[in-house]
Amino acid sequence: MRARIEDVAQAAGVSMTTVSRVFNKEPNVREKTRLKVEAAAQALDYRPNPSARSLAGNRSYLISLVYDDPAAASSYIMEIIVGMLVACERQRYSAMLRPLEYSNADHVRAVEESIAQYRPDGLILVPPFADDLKLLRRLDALGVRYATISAKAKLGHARIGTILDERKAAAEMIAHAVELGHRRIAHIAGPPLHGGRAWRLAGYRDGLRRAGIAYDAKLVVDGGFTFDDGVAGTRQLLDLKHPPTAIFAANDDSACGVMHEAFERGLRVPQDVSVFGFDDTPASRQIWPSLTTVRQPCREMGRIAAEQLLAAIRDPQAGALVRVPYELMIRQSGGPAPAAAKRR
Amino acid sequence: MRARIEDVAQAAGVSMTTVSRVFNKEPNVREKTRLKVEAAAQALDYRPNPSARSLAGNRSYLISLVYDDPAAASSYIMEIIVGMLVACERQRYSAMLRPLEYSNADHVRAVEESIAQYRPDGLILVPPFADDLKLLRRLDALGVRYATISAKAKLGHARIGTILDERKAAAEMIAHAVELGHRRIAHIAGPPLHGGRAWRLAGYRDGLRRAGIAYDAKLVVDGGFTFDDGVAGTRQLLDLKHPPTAIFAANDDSACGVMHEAFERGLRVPQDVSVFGFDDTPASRQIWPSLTTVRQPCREMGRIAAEQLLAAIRDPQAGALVRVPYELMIRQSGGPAPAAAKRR
DNA sequence: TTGTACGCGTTATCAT
DNA sequence: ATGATAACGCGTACAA
Repeated sequence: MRARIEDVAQAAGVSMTTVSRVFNKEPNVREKTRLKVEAAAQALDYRPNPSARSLAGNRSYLISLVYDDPAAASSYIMEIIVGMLVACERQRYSAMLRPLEYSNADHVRAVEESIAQYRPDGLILVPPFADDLKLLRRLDALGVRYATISAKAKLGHARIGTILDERKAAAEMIAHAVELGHRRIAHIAGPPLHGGRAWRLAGYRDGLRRAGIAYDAKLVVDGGFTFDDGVAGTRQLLDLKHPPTAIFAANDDSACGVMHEAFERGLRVPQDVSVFGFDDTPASRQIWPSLTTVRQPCREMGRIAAEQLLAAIRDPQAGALVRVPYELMIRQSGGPAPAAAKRR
Repeated sequence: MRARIEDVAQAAGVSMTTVSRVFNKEPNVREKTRLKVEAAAQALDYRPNPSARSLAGNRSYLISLVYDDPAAASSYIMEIIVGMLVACERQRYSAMLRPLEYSNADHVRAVEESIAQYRPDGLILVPPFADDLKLLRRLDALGVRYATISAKAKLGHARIGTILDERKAAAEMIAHAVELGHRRIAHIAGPPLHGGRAWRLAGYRDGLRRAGIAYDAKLVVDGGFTFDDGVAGTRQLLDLKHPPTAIFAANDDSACGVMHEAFERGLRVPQDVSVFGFDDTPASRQIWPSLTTVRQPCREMGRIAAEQLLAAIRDPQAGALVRVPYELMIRQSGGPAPAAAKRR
């Protein structure tokens, strides 16, 4: 049978309480005592029993990642998970995944249900959950701690998590397109409920304004974050009387759709039309031509969000909203604007 | 405070034991009693405390997915996770993720460490872990239950999990290429340790044999499952005096690399060279031209592996190795062999 | 700084 | 078919 705390206490010649103190890094333990305990624990290969710990401590030592199910297989989520796992491991926490269907009307109940069953000590929310005021308010009311990733909502006593200046990133992307000589730059916007939509759209407009290019509503189409949204948006845009020479998609999946539709029409990228994305998914490096896009440090975002959440769990005063850096990844899908278009 | 089993017992006018029996679907409970208990539980919104359950039951109600970290963001793993979660939820189990670096010499210890810490009731292993005899033997010795996905190894008292006839699938892919008129068909093989490498390579040879095409060692290059492996392999193949007219990559990531390198050289796909993959990742639909490949039902595989594992946990006699179907996804990356090549 | 003793909520054992 | 009670292994008041 496995060593218990009692065995360690006996071997070290101290009480169970002292062993507990050592393992939980509590103060008021003499260095010498601690070393004794650690040696005994090592010798017995002792590991605290997580269930017993939870039961006695009235905590689950568990945090839960809530994300939208259709996006369940996106590399965005996967990277966040990996980062989250890193943070959890370091602090003897576990991570749990809750892919829920956001489109279900009762997704708030689904989250509550999940909390009731598994009793996580905290939640990490990504969009669109991170932007759902009804959900956030409910969590606040329930006293459930949470961290958000890329949330537009400004709710909660202590708003914690990570954020990235998507607006500035988008503006920079447009500046890059302008530098390449583009004037007719279109945007396929993200889904209505994501903060990302508003930020990237605002950044797009910022970029145009700074370049002295008038905003043309015809060049902005509603879209989403999927490949098909990119295809549909591109159809609209390329059917225009004066089609754009560059298309900035709301994210990489959508940008792949843009390229797909462009190719379907026999256009070349970037010679005939330049394409820009957002996210830097693995696919953005693998497609041809490789996609110029904005990198979000998803793994770091997951790790940081978890760290801030765990800090807040330990101490309600702790935890912050951490801004993480983006990076423009200049690849091959963006090229000089076609001469013909320039002359128009 | 939350309702405990005692509260439910009192409300229903029965003992705690009976409530426990009802919740665990044990026999020897009168229908009438069960209904009483269920009504009381419903009224009190009672949820069993997982920690208490684990502690008293000496089980963690937790299964762990072990996979290679570099592949952490692959859609293959993501889909498996989703399937696994579905199975767990249905049986009141939790799922935990263990991305470990297989290339680390002590990955067996890393697995043991993870088991010691979190005490999962079972493991799900994917390649290359599923093929690691040393690991499997160690787990057998420790009495740890596990299910494998796509393992070539035939170990364990009760070998359980899922398997797919990759060899037959690969042969079918080659048959498809032959139908398109290809005779010089190359293969970029998978990484040495994966069962997938051997199966897909064997299927490739089967396919050639059936078409009466002599095996040419020059047309088979060592590779791996990454984009870069595809690029490197394609360089070798296209530098050949008699380059192939079709390239069958070990998987989709690698196939993307093949296409990338072909485009770099100014070749057209599929007019100049046809490309075939394996896995049906999301990217295979998004790239241009879309990739002809073999679909593996990863989500189902994850679900089934978890189900078999849970069955085996409950009853050591239970659990089986379930064969799942593949599907040829004919898309645009495969086309008729170039006339010039045919004449050679 | 260290130790004693109780309680966390459930399952398992053994009666009845 | 149902119930009483002792574990399960740890955290935490409280005492020393």
